[in-house]
Amino acid sequence: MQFLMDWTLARTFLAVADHGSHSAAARELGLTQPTVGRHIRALEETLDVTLFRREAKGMILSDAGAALVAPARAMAQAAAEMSIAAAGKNEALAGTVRLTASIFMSHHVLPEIMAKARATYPDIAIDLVATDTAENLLFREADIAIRMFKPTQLDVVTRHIGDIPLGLYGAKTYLDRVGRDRDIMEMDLVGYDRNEDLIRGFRAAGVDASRDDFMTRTDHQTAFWELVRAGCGLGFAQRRTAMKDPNVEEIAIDLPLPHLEVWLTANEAMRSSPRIRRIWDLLAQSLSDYCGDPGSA
Amino acid sequence: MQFLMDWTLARTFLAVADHGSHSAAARELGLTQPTVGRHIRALEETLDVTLFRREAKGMILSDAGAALVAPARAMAQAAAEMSIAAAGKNEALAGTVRLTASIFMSHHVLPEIMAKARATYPDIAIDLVATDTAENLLFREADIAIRMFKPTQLDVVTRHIGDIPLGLYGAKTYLDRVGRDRDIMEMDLVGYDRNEDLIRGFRAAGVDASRDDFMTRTDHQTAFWELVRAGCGLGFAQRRTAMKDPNVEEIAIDLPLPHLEVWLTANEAMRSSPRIRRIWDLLAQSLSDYCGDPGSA
DNA sequence: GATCGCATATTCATTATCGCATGCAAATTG
DNA sequence: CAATTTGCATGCGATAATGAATATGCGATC
Repeated sequence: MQFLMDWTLARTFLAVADHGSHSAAARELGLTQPTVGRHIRALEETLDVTLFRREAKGMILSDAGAALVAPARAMAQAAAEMSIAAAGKNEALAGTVRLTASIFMSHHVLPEIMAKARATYPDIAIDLVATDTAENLLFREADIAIRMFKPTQLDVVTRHIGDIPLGLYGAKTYLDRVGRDRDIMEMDLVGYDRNEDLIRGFRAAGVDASRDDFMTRTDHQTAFWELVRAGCGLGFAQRRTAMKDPNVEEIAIDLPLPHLEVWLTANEAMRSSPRIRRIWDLLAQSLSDYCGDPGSA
Repeated sequence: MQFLMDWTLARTFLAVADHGSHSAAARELGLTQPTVGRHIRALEETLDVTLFRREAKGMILSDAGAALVAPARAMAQAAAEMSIAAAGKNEALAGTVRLTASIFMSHHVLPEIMAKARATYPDIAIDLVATDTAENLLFREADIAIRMFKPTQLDVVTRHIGDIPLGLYGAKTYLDRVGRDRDIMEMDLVGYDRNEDLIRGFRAAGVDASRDDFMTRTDHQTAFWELVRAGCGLGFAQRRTAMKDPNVEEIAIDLPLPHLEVWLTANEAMRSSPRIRRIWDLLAQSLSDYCGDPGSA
């Protein structure tokens, strides 16, 4: 009487259902395509149901398979809760803290803070996940996330650390070339590609702008800054970071520039973990310091 | 960054938490004790938490481990729902139906019905789980359960098939020995050991009885009947079964004897499985026939 | 106080599983 | 229409997990 299935099979089943093919699921799970295929076949034999229709484009769920997605996802949710509960109950000060932040923050702000953390708590390792796509704290893709917007997920504790002041900057080489006394809209601007934050910001300030006003565009934040430094045009940046760069000058404008909100978030269960709590406190302090008005250059 | 745990480890963790020792969990899961021990150690290393305190009597949960029981149980629940959904979606008429019933029913009533089922549906195999401890349909320990009481679990469909009339019987050899015209309370009675149904039944009928009034006792229903047949004393039995036994005679008494309720139950999801539905219908018909008043011997 | 019972840890041979390489089919692309 | 890409199935060698047997530790019992 072995109707009990291997729970690992459920995990790969969910991955295949979500990603649409054995290969994609294998990449996700860190397995190989033959293994995933064997798992699915084993599950189909155990449950005695056909889970997928094999089509050229990949695997698509059968009716029977579709009915199993919901409970499989519930298993995944419960498994994630187990991990989170375990991490929260882990009283050891040694261990790893997973941190996620935007690419720009990871590049320009966090290294210094992480160095301080390493010096203060030598036994705590820190994983930094630099990504501009929001990771899900509910599934413990990270222990602490630094966000530039108010987090919306439930079950997370959040704290508004402060606001980062922005400024408009241009490379000295660029300003030397085009002159410093021209109207801003006549100068080249570095903008975003798909991200429309900048355009919205201009319009909110009463300036009509469109994507075509930006001659150089990228969505990658650190590359954006390097474009400005290299003299592709003017660009907005965090004042604190820009101030430290001798290659750029701040352009005074009378428009009220928006701020960048800084939020710290973690899963509820994390509050009880001393190690994560300490990194949280250190981040809160350091980022708060960073957020303060840096004054004028 | 592999904080994802092997879901199988959660399964053995739950089994150990529930059963209190590696060995017991191994028996439950169909594994061996060393494997269970390795699983627990692997889980502890993956989550970096101490789950159990090793004591001489077995493993007892640590605080951290206790916090993981709830999500692990949620995983088990979801896994069970997967199995149930799969079984419900299984359109094949061939396959296995798991049936659970009391030991007495399994011994005296069901063989005949199962023979009919086998003849009617040769492609449907039937697993009969004979137990007097109620199995949990929510976890698909069975597809269909025959119960002698109104089921209380949620998410199950139930149907009251009928009532089985009881009678008081004694072996002819016994009655020959002690005579047939004596008061019942002066004769030997076969009773239950821990089960108090009989005593409650007597008291409800206004007859004061205690455990000591039964000189021969067992909780095992088929053994109970064999004791009556062997002449250990009088005992209550289902009339339909007792009538077919030439070794016993019914004892007429003026007490109103209680009936034995017969309920058929299955999981909600099972209704859509043709194979389980057919066995259900066959059981409902056959048991209903069995419940009817058999008349007098 | 020695022994028995029950439970976990350990060792080693065996088995099952996994990953790599390959083959093959279908759809897309030039 | 051929070439390329994408994805599943299969065979085989390597590896990791499993099971049987055994040793060991801790209470309870007589």
